[in-house]
Amino acid sequence: MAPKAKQHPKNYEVLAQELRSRIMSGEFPEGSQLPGERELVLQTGRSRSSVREALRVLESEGLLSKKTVGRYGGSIVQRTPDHTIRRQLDLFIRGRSISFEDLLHTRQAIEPMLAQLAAVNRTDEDLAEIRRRTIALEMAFPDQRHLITLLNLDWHIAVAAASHNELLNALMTGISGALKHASAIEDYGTDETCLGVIRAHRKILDAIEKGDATAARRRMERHLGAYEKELAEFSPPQLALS
Amino acid sequence: MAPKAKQHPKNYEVLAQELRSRIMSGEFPEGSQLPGERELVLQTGRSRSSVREALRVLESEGLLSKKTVGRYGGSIVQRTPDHTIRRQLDLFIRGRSISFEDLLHTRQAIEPMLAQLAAVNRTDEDLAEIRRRTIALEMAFPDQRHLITLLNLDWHIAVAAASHNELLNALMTGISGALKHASAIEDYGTDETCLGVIRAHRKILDAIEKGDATAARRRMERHLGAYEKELAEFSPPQLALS
DNA sequence: CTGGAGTAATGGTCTGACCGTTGCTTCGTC
DNA sequence: GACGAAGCAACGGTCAGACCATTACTCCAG
Repeated sequence: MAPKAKQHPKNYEVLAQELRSRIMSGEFPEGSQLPGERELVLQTGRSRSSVREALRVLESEGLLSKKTVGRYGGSIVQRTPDHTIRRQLDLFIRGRSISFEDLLHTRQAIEPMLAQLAAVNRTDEDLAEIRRRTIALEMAFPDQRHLITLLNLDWHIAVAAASHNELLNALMTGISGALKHASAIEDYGTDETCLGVIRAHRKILDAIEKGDATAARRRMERHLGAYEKELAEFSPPQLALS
Repeated sequence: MAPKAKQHPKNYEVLAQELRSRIMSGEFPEGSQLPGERELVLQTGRSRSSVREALRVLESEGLLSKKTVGRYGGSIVQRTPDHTIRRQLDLFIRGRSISFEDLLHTRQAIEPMLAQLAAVNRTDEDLAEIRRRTIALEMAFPDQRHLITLLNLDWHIAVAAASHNELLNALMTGISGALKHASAIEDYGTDETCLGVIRAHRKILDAIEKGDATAARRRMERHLGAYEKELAEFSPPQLALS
């Protein structure tokens, strides 16, 4: 006798996978509109609840967005937007209670590459943006210490954007949320620390401006290395991430 | 008069956010069980459809999994599992048609760090696993060329696991799916290329075994650099990702 | 030709029902 | 008292049908 391998595949999962395939296959290219929910009910023979739950899954995966309700509204196929991967990374980091050390190592892995790529791929607008962030941080220095953490992060995100590597950029912005939480704990060290950060940013900016990829990379490595050393001196190992 | 800022927040989104907060706040710790759907209906005043759609979103985000159906079944809070972030990354890479070059740069960013961490954090089991993968690749060499791409990737994934950095490891395994697709296109170069890969793997393994983080990192950098050079010589720039 | 009313189809929501599954409960038997 | 089998209640999954506000097209009056 068969071992009862029924395993009841759930309707909404089957539907979700089917729609995913149809989208990936190109049947519904980016920007096109999916059939309405009632139409999908007719096509698939499932109930509207199941169809809706399947669509909800695809929406939360970032493959779909819901257009305006009302006549001719519907589900639009889209490229996975940045904020989807960003939220997933945030949930992952917070849910798994990733240690600050692991987070820092991840930064040390990707940010030097981002700086290197930024030196090569940056546009003039990118450069102007990084310069704005650099100045904003410098202006905040002695008087608005509480802003420094955020402005610092903004600067790093601007560099990531200038790399024009969508994947690395998404990863960087993804972990920046967790970084923000984690950094909020420590108030930004001494004046010396701040000045060191400002000087490092200025030097990296110079390298990116000149298109010197090697220097940009090396200086970013050093910048993050210094940051790590600072932390090692001042803070105890355990840093809860909210 | 108010500018009609109605903006109809959707019920299931509100519910999803509410449940997300309650989970994150620790009201429902990992492994605990959420109230049943009918109970949530009573608590929130929304309909069961809305509750179910909210739960579906949270499930697709990896925060929940559905226990067995039947009495005392329900939604279990869990840590975001690896496969969730992996699928999101895969959707992102394929949906955005990330170029092979960008993918390679991402590898070059994170893999040297993975090797470095592996040299420090590896357990004996990790080392044994990497060694197994190394040998498997070497055995496949002249006769089973078609397997080499996959075995090669397995080796890299084993190194990532040995790093014991959950985040970087998840990112590596996440992009490995796309890497698999992309690598399937090119058949694995010449004998010379294969031998070069084998030699590089062996040397990185040695460094990890000895706990020499600097060497592991540098050799991984060189290994990937050589791979990039190979590609630049042989293949035209445009490499479609499925 | 233009503009405003009408209209039809959309996604969102709700209600109420039924199903198979599952694990506790209870009761009968030894 | 111990043990096993039948009963039962609650769960998630699914379905049908309804109503709503919203929306963009349609069409006719001016």
